[in-house]
Amino acid sequence: MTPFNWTLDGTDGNARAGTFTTPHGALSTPVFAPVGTQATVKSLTPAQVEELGAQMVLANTYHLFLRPGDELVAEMGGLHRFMHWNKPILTDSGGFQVFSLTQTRRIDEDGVTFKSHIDGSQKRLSPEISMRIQENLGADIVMAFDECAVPTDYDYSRLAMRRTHAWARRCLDAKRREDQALFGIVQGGIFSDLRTESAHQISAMDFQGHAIGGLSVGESKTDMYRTIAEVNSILPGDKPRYLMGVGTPEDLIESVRRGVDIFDCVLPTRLARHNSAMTMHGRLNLMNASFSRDERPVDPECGCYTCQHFSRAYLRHLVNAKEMLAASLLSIHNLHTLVQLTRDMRAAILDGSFEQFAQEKLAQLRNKETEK
RNA sequence: GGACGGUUACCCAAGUGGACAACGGGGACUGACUGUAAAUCAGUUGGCAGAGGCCUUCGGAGGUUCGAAUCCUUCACCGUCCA
Repeated sequence: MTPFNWTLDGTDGNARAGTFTTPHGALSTPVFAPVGTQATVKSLTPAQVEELGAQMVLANTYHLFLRPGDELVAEMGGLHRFMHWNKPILTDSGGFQVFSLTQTRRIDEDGVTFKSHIDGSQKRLSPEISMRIQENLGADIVMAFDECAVPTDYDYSRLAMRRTHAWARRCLDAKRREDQALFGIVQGGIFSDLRTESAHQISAMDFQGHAIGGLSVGESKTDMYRTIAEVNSILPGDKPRYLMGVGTPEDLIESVRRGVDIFDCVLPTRLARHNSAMTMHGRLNLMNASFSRDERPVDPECGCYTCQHFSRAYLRHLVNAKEMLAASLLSIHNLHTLVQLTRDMRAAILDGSFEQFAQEKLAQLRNKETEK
């Protein structure tokens, strides 16, 4: 019997609240998953990640394949044990690296050859290899190996999309472990006909969840939101929908509103390391001199550990002094902000007030200048 | 009292007649970041002027020169050495 089960707990418009069970526990959606590319959410201990409310973390096939190696992780008892995270883990397939490492990779119909950014050696990834690596890593949710491309070039988007479909079938064929859910990825850039074709193709295959890839990579918000809506109008409702690589509080709200259930993004942790705090009133750059003597917490309405105990003045000092605690405290805060937002959205969906909630929060985010 | 060496923008420090508002580093300030080659990257840092324009700078004063941070005189201060 499959350990994976998707149930809809409630809907409000297109917004959905659901539960997805995995061998390491259930996900209550909408859910935001922090990214821990190299089997660590940068600057945080798993205990901190858990305390801030994260239900799942992401790790990356490409990075762990290069170092320390998927077989080593398997030897060490798998990713959960290796990184001491006992809740669900999702591994990305390496597809995004096809997009981000343009200078150091070569694509062919069978797969992708990378030049390792660590030692320059040649590495190969294909649907079969990605699946094998992901099986060794042992995440609960594994992703099909796709080609994420620049979303505004029609001809190339079509090419990448068709390749993604072919690779999706091969991932399904190559998959062996029953305790891993495989999600297929819809591509097609910002083009309605391509996204429609892709959503139908991917839906027709036997995946346990569906992802929307190739967004938030440079296209306009209008195109992004429109694309999400188009794809979700085609994807079946009886499986979870994962929007890859998103993002900001606004994007989370706009996407849940259009039927997305799962998110991941490096933004909160990266911004934290780059001295920015995400709040429901906009971003704060803690490096700014204006916070030198600001006794308020980053966000007075936030319940995170950081906001409960530290002033903007202290964070500004840590940031200014380049102390690594700054990255940790801001990561806790930023992640908490998104996690809390997804919880609030879930509650709003369940009691039928989602649209009102969304309007209110979006207005608040737009008025960020008034309330910093 | 004498002999050398030094004095450059917030700090350190290059520059020794025109291409210098003055290299570089630090610091400070500002911005960017969306399935992490990102504890990264970019810009600003004499004043004014929202477009390449003007004004005031290189310890002080005076001088040489078409032209000086750069040469000369002198004063001040700092350092080392000799009395």
